Amino acid sequence: MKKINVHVADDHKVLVDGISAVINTDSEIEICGYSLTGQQVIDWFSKKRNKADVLILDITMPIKDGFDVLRYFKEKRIFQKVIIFSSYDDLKIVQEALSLGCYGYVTKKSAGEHIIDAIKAVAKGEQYFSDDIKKILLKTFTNQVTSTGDLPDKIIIESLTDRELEVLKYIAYEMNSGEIAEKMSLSVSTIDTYRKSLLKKLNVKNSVGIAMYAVRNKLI
Amino acid sequence: MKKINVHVADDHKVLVDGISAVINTDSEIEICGYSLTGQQVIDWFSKKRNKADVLILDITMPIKDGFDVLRYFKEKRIFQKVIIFSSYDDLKIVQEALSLGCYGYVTKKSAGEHIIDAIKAVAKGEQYFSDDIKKILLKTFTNQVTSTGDLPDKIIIESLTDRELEVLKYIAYEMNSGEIAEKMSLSVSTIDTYRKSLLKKLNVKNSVGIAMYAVRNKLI
DNA sequence: ATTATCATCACCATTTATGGGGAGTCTCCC
DNA sequence: GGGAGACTCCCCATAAATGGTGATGATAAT
Repeated sequence: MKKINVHVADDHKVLVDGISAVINTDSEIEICGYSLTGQQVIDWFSKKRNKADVLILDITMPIKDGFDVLRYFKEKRIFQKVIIFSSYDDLKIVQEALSLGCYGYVTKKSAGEHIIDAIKAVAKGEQYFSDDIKKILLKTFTNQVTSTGDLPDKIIIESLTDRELEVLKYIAYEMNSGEIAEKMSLSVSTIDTYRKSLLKKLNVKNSVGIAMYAVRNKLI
Repeated sequence: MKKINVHVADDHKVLVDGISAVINTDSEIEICGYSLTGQQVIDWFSKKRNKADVLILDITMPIKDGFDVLRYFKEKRIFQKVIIFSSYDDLKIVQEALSLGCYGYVTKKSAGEHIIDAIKAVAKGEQYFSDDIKKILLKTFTNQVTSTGDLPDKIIIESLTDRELEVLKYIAYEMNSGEIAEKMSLSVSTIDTYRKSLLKKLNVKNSVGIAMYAVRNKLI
């Protein structure tokens, strides 16, 4: 079976060595490189022949930090599997890392034994979080998910009429005025009137703005 | 202090009575009505003078179920705070309820004592889930959030060039070709070329489609 | 009864977007 | 040294969206 290739990035060489040692105890995984700065990670991965199944990434590093690296992957559309290995267990940090597309998040304090599990899980395309991070995530979930927007938006949405809502939905479905008119059995003029009304009420610049408003406020 | 008004909807009258009894033991909460079918709930809330801070809603009910009721609120853009009170602890059910905008989810088996807490939390605009639901949600979270799309899309995204990616982003920011051209120091013609290319590659019909693609695939 | 809002449609002018070409430079790879 | 792609720009024509103004009937609220 092909081994899982892992690249380790941490500004403390001792830590890199430590992780490498732990990883090498497992026959299914092998180290294929390491970096001490974010810049080194980016340089390494920018070379076509350099590939790793999983990247263990510290956040705090000199010359480009872990976030910079994640942003680099996102911009270059490299779907690199990354496990953040950090001391931070702050919600904002975790959320930022998640939104930047990391696959796993393991805190240094709760690590050690779990890093192998994390690598194997992430290599399979699953996600992995250490227990303390799980706790934090659940909290986030409980307090935020499906929170239906804030006051200002709520007021705006309530000011939308049924027809406007309908048109908004169809706009977000990529339909043009003609198609919407047919769908709703109305004249194109009428649809255009609703378009204008939506642009005004939602304070956006064009149809894209209407559609984006719809997704942001879960109106579709 | 104003009391929290609660409407209870469950097809088993005994259960309605039971919940009412429990609720009435708390001086901050009072029952303002009940329903035995989903249709009754919709009828009740469609009358302008009928209002409740919190709706306790069963899923299984004759003549329109709990989901129908949630869909009704969503369509009518009524931001009703709803606590689902159900026997189901199935992930799909919970997700569906959440996506339909419920604020809390309490299973019947783990309920009783917690329903008061749930009502108070939800009344404040917070979310509330019973412990068993929390467990299920965390599982979901761990396995699904930030899953970076599926294969087909991944291939398409990788086929996008850097410039196309940039233009896509600006389109999603509601900018028109002229603005994008200025921003990128290019001619409008060039931006239009990228627009056409994006429409083709993403197989969408217009700019709205491009923007929606961007959000769906977390490219912005 | 009067006001207000919604729903519906129209005409106008202008700006943007879309669809189809073509075409030059550049770099990277075989 | 040829080819593929990326990046850049242009022309043309048509379709679509935006902005402004106005108008009618219906319904709901005060």
